Amino acid sequence: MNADFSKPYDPKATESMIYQQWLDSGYFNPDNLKIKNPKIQNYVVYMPLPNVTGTLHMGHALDNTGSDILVRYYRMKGFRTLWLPGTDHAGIATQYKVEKELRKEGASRFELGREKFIERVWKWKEEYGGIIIDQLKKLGASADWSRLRFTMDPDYTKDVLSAFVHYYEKGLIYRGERTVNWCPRCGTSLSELELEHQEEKGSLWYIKYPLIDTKHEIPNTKYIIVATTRPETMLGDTAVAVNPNDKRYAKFIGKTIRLPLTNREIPIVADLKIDPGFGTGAVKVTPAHDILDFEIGGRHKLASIQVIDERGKMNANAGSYAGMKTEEARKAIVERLASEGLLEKEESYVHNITICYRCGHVIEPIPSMQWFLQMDKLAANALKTVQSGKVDIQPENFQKIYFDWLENIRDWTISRQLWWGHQLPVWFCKNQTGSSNSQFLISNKNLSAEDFVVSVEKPATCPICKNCDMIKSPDVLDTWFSSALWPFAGLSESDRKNYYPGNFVSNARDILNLWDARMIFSGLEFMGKPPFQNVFVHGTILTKDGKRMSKSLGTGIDPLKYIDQYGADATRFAVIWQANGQDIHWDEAAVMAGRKFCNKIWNASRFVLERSGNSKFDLPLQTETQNSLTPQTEADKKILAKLAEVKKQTERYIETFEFAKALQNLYDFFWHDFCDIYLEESKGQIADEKTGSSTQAILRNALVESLKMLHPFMPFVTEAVYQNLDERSNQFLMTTEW
RNA sequence: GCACCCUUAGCUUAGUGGUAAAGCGUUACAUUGACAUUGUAAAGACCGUAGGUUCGAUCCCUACAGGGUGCACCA
Repeated sequence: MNADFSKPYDPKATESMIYQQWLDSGYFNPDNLKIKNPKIQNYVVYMPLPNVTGTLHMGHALDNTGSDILVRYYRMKGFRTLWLPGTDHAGIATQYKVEKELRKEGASRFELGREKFIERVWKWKEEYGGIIIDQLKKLGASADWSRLRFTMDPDYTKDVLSAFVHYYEKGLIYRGERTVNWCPRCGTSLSELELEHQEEKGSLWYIKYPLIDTKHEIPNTKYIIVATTRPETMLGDTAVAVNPNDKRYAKFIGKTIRLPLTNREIPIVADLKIDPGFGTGAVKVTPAHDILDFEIGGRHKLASIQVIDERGKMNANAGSYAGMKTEEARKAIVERLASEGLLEKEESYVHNITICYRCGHVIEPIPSMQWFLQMDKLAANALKTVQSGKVDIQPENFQKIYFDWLENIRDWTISRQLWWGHQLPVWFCKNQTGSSNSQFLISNKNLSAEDFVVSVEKPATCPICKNCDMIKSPDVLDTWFSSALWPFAGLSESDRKNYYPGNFVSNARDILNLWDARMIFSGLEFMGKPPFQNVFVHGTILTKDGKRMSKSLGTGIDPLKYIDQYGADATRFAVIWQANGQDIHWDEAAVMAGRKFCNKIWNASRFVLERSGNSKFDLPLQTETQNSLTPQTEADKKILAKLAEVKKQTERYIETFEFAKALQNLYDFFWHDFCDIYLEESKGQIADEKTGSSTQAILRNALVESLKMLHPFMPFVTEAVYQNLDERSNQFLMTTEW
């Protein structure tokens, strides 16, 4: 491109043109890099998969600028550098989005039916799923788009299903009925990492549970009082539990209670999980509607009575309350208890309610047939890999969060009752099960492994009855099950040989366990090696006053606004300038500083070009030329020494992911040491015959070296300048040797 | 509740066992300069509060307060 240096730097006119040149060059693809060193080393970065529903936000800008800095640096260093991009089908998020669209049209997915609905989601994906990729390109991301993958591409899907089969055949996947976290709005189970908590003012009701004491062993006690925030679930109570060490209740253990409203008789059991200090120290146990209670129920062989259905309404077991919403039932039950004199008191109480991370609806634990991945062994491997340092998580304090999760891991609920996603490779026999209704099949507790087969492809003939048309499980896999496979499922067979394992992944802390941990154990399980050496957890970008950026709250800031207005380089500058490891209180002033810096680079380059008599650059600068630079003056010596020092510092900072420090250091050097001091000094030196030509050489050298070092951070302006330094050159700064 | 992190100039943040830097903002002066986005200089911080360790602490320790995050959820 031909630049007009007489005007200020104009990112708008420059960026799209430069980006197109990069794309045309093919150098984002490492297979096209001219690699001289026979002992080539890889540098592979995995892009945190953006959801197809997503549009670029500040978090992406931070992730991807950091990754791009590394990728551009290592590419210039001569590594075979691959940045692997992809998009995630994001099961629940995408389904929710399309459902919302349908609701606006007055329709629902149930009216459409599964097949039509999925078609609709694909259409939606084709239309909007590429938006975020285009936005990443605007940011300057030098990912290898020729390798772009979607988690529901045919090949990827095959790997996902094969992984399921692998785990199943290894005995790590099992089907069972458990009380799981259930979102009544989305109509699906969720894993514990997909939950959020919200503080809510509620009540704690103290309810009298009448004691059955026919033998009159415990005089003066007619009731045990339990405290609960959810009286409506008492209809499903199957025990009252106390702590075995709680002296107040020792004599009650093993006795029986008559459950109010139902007159069902339930036992009093002892369990160490009960906190004697909370409420009255006696707890109602509802295995069907509380996960902890489900575990207590398991230990004491208690029945599980479901009283709330998957839509969050009271079911037939709730007797006269059947059909009511839980809140209605709660109110009615409290009134009834009060009228019967069984309500001891009501206290106001602030507690946390659990909500769905996608739609925000209150989570209802309910018993349900699900598929689980046994986690203990997988978690132990993932733990060991980080403990032994094979994978390094930075900043270090996040290792603790990683360890905590893996050390206290529960089995992973991997099935979801959604329509958008990878359907489980599980095939039910119609004849054996006696049904062709798939909904019936998933909820049927009586099915055993005799009733289905697990296989990637549909068996041509049913291996169970030999003549039925098998039914595929309607469940889909947790989105994170497929994204966990990204470091290898994102690569073709041959790429796996060349590019696995990779090196680096960078993301926000909220997906450390959701994604990073799962990539680590998946990589170990399927490839025998961890997928990368470095996990870098960057800070979260908050508003200036420290609030979470959120679209729904209207507190989000769109990085594209900055890219359009001030350019991608200024935006990247601002993001990295502020990214020191802590959370960032976003200050727009940094974007202005970035824009000014672009212009400074632009103008300093113009100066050097003009004072060098234009087109005197012989790019790329030869090493011999650089070595023969002979300082004549104190200023010469100083700038050359400083340049060498800054280069070393920059390398160190980039290699340790201290991008903010690297950038600030470079900024300081370029603006102050180079422009304010040396450039001013050079004016006199050039005029002097004795120092003229050496000064010009030093200017050229310092400029080119600066452009190289700045390129990973601000790729557009540096590339634009570089290409204008030598008219004869068709070199890319992007692939110039560091 | 447990654990971890943060609290430094008007704002956003660096940083160090020997009283502190940057960007933006403010003030003065200079400059048509490679720079409509410049330079030089100045003002501006008893480095959250209270103790302790130390010859000496903003930096280490303890407690507290405020903000945040992770985990557990207590029913």
